[in-house]
Amino acid sequence: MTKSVLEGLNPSQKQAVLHLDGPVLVLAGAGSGKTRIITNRIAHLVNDRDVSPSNILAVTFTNKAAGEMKERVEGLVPGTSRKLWIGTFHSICLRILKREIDKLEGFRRDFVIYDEGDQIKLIKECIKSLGYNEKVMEPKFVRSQIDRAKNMAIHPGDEAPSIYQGRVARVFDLYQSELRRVNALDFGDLIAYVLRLFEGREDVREVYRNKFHFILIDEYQDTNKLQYNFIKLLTGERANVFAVGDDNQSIYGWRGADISNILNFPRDFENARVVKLEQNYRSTKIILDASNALISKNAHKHEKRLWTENPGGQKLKYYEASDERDEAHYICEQIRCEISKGGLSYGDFAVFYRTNNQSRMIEEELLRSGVPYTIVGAVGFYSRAEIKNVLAYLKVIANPLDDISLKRIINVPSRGLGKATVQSLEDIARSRVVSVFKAMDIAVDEGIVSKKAVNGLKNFKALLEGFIEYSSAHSVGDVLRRVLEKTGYLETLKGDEERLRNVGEMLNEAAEFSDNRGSGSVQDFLESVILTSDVDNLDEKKGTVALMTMHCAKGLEFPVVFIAGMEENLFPHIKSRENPKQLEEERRLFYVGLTRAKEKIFLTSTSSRRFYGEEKRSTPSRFVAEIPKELLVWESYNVPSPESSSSKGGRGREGSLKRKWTLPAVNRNGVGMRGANGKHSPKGVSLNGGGGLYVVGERVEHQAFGQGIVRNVEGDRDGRKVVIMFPGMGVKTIMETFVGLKKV
DNA sequence: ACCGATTGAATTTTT
DNA sequence: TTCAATCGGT
Repeated sequence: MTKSVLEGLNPSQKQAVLHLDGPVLVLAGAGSGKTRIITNRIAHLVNDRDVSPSNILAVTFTNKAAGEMKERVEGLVPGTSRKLWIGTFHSICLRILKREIDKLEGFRRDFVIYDEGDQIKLIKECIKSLGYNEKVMEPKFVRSQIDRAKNMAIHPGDEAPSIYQGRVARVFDLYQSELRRVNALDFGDLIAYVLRLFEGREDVREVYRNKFHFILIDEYQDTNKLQYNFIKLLTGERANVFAVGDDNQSIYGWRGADISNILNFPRDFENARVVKLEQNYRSTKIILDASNALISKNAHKHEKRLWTENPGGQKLKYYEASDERDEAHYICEQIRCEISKGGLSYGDFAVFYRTNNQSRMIEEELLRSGVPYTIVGAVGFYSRAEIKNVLAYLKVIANPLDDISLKRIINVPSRGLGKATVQSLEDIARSRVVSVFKAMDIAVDEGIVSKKAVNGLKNFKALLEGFIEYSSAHSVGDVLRRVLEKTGYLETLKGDEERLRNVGEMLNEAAEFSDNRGSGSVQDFLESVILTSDVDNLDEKKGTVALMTMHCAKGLEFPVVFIAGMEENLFPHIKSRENPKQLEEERRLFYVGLTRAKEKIFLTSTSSRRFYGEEKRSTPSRFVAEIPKELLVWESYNVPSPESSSSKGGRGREGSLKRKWTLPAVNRNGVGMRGANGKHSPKGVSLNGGGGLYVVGERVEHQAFGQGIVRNVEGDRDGRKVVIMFPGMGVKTIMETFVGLKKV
C-alpha cells in the first residue's frame, strides 16, 4: 500500500479512499478535503489496485479543478495523468463527440459550438420564420426554456406537460434542425448527443463502458438530469460510481442542477455506501459556527454537522455603508489595513458579490488606491462586440456552414454588403437549401444582387477562401493575424483604445494557444475559448485581490473574504423572493461564500444603492440577522485617514465625494456620530448605552416583526422610542415600553 | 447603404 | 447608467 495515499487522513477519509467496488456517495462538507479524497483515491486505484489510468474517468465542475486534480495525481503517481480522463462534463463529452459524432446521422466532426449569443440569434430567426412575434416570444426567454428542457433531458418531440408544448416546442424543433444544418452544437447538445449515441449505438456505448471502469464525480450536488443520465448509461451494471458532493453547496438549480440527484443517490444506486466527511480543515471555529447556524435555517438537506479543531478566530465584521462608493471604500481600507499589519499579501483577499455589476465600484476604488486586483467573470471578455466579431471570422473559417457567424461579419468592416444583399442571400439559401456561404457564389454567378454587391461578395468570398486555405496549414495565431491584416478590421477600430486592446489581447491568446499546443488549430482554439470559463484562468499566486460572484467562488478558498451587497432584494435576489426553494438556494449561496474563508470575513451592505441610474434605498439582508449575534461585530462608520483620501489624485468628482465622507452619513442609527469625529471604533454598539432599556446594536424580538436589530434610541425618558431594523421588513420605530418587544 | 440620433430595455447566477 | 436596436435623413 502506498503510504502517501493515506498519510494524514482521518478515518472517514481513509474509508472513502480505500472503498472497493460499487457506488459510494461521499458527503463532503465545505473544507473537508474532498479534492484530496478524489486525487488520493485515483492514486490508490492506480498504485495499489493495478487499475490502468486509462480506465478512470474523473468529472469536475471547472477546468481549473480538473487541472489541479491532474497535477496532484501526477505528484502522487508520476506518469498517470496523461492517460486519465479528467474534465468537465462538457469537455469530456466534446472529446467523445470529436471521435464519434459522425456515427450520428447528419453530423460532421468539424462542428462548432454555439455560445449563448449565437443561440439567441438563431432562435430569433427561428421565431421569425415560424411567423411568431419576437416581441411576444422573447428569444432570450425561449433560449432559457430550451436550455432547461435539454438539461432535463427533454427532447423537442417529447410529450412533456407544460411549457414545452405549443409554440416553444415548435421553435425548439426548428432550432435543433437549424443547428444541425449549420453544423453547430450548443452546450446542452454536447451532452445530449453523447447520450443519444450511447442509446442508439450499443457498440459505441460498450466501448466507453469497457473503458471507464471507475467513474469519479466532483460537485455531485450540481449535476442535472442530463448528466445523471450520462453517468447512469456509462456505468451500467458495474456502478463503480464515486460521487462527491455537498447538498448545502448546491447553487445551480437555475441551470437545471437537480438537487435530488444527491439526495436520492442511495436509492438510485443499489447498495450505495455513504461516507460523511464532517471535519473541516479550512476555517476558524467562528466562521464554521456562523456557517452552520446559517445553513440550519434550510429545511432540505442531508443531516451533517461540520466541526473543526481549528482555533476560534476572529468574529465576522459587518459594516453598513451609506452607498456603493462608501462600501467599496471600506473594503479597500480594510484590505490596506490588514496588509499593513503584515503577514498577508493581496492574493489572500477575495471580494464576493451576488451580481457582476457590483464589481464596478469596487474595481474603481481599488484602482484609485493602487490595490492590485483581478476580476473574474465580469462582463465577459468574450461577449464584447469586437471579440465576437473576431471569433465569428474564426468560426466561419472552421465551419463555413455557420450562417449566423457569416452574417455577423459579412459587412464588418463595411464592404458594401448591407441589409438588402443579406436578404437576397438568405432567400437564395432557403430556396436552394444551401448555406449562405454557398449562396454567395450563386448570387455572384447569377447576378441576383446589385453590381456593387456582386463585387463586394466576390472579394469577401475570395478573402474567406484564402483564410480557409491558409488555416489548413497554419495555427490559430497565424490565421488570426492574417485575418486582421487582410480585413483591415483594426483600422475601423482606430481611436477606440479599449477595443483595440481587446483585439490585441485576443491575438496574444491565440498565439499563445498555438505555441503551447504545437499545432493549435482554429477549431481547437474555438473549443477552448468557449469551454473555458474565467475562473479557470484565475491564478491565486498572482498576488492580487480577487473579485468575483459567489457562484464563481465555489471550490476556492481565501484567508480573508469580503461579501458585499448584503441587502434585501440583492442578496437574496429579488427574483428568488417569492419561491421558498429559491430562497434556500440563495442561502446556500451565502453559505458557499462564508465557507470560502479561512480566517476572516467582512460583510457589507449599503443603505442606498443605484440600480439603473436610479438611487434606491436598501435594507440589510435577512441573512445578516441569521448569523448568531455573538459571532458578529457591527463596525461603526469608518472615516478614512485624511492622507488616504486626499493624496490620491484630486480629480473633479472626488471633491464632492470627500464631503460625503465627513458627513455623519447615517445619523439615524447613531453609529455615524462616532465615526464623524475621526475615531475608529471597533464596535458600533452601546453608543446610547446606559440610559434606556435597549442599546444600539442589540438584537430584539418583536411579536409581529420577528427579530431585529436596534439602530437607534430616540426621545427622552418619558417617551423613549426604539428604532429597529427588521431584516426583510425595514426599519420601524417602536415605543420602548411596548409589551410585544423584548430582548433576545 | 451608411451614419448619427433617439429610444428602449436591462441586472441574477454560467458550463 | 449603459448598451443595443431601431429610425430617419442623407
